[in-house]
Amino acid sequence: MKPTELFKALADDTRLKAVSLILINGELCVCDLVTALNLSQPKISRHLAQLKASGILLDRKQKQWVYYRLNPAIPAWFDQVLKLTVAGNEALITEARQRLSSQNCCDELPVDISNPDSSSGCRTTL
Amino acid sequence: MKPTELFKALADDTRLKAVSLILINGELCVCDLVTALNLSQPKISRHLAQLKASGILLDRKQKQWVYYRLNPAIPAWFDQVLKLTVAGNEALITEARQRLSSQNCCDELPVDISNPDSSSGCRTTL
DNA sequence: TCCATATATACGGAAATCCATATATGAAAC
DNA sequence: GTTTCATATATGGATTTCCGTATATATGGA
Repeated sequence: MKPTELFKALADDTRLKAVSLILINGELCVCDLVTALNLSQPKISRHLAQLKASGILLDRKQKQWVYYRLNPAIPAWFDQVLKLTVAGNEALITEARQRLSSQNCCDELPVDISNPDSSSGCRTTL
Repeated sequence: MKPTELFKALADDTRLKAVSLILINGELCVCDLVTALNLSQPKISRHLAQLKASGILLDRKQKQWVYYRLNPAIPAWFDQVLKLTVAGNEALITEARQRLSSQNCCDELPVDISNPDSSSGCRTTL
């Protein structure tokens, strides 16, 4: 994990916003990010793959969805860099956060068994 | 000063090392960096111009030399990012720091009038 | 004025990046 | 099995980045 590679991963609007949202929300699936950032699914997917390749994110497959989270193995200095960046640039993702909270996609929280409608899924732009 | 632009500026080995050395030494001239990083003068000059264009560095001309320093107007969060990055990646510039200290170029400190040889200047790879 | 030094920039070309579009994969639901 | 949905990847092209080399500019000294 060379520092220049880590910075390169943050040197793009889509990737920086995605990482910021994940840092704040803990874990998000691809369709959450498609909704929040209002971008095409392949574009989001490609950037998430890059963030995973750079070692910043990890993914986890559950049911038909793929959830991305921060890799706990990132160096301590970079973890602080991420936190400072998000705190210092809140405006960057205010719109995205609004879209995130208004549309509930993919049952991010543990599935509520009592609600038979909870598996409605999320329609992306397909 | 968009965050992605700032990260893009750090997403290159030459630029990251140059900024790190300047952060540690306060102010360095181009020929100092040519010596320290052991790279061609045009290459150093181009990267310094980029760092200046991105708002990270300021330059100052004195005699025939140009000195680069950190721009005090950078956002507070980014100033902390720089410090964390340098502290977390000391190994990145150990060689460069050795070369810096072994070769004294351009009278970085206020010119010593008492020494008539102090203006010997520094020969680059030209 | 003429020359050497310090720095910047211009000019190709090679490589990397980014994107839209189309398609592949794989799991769920029917 | 077929369809639908979520996600990933391939393809081709436009743009950007990076570099080596050559040259321009400016300053200082002889």
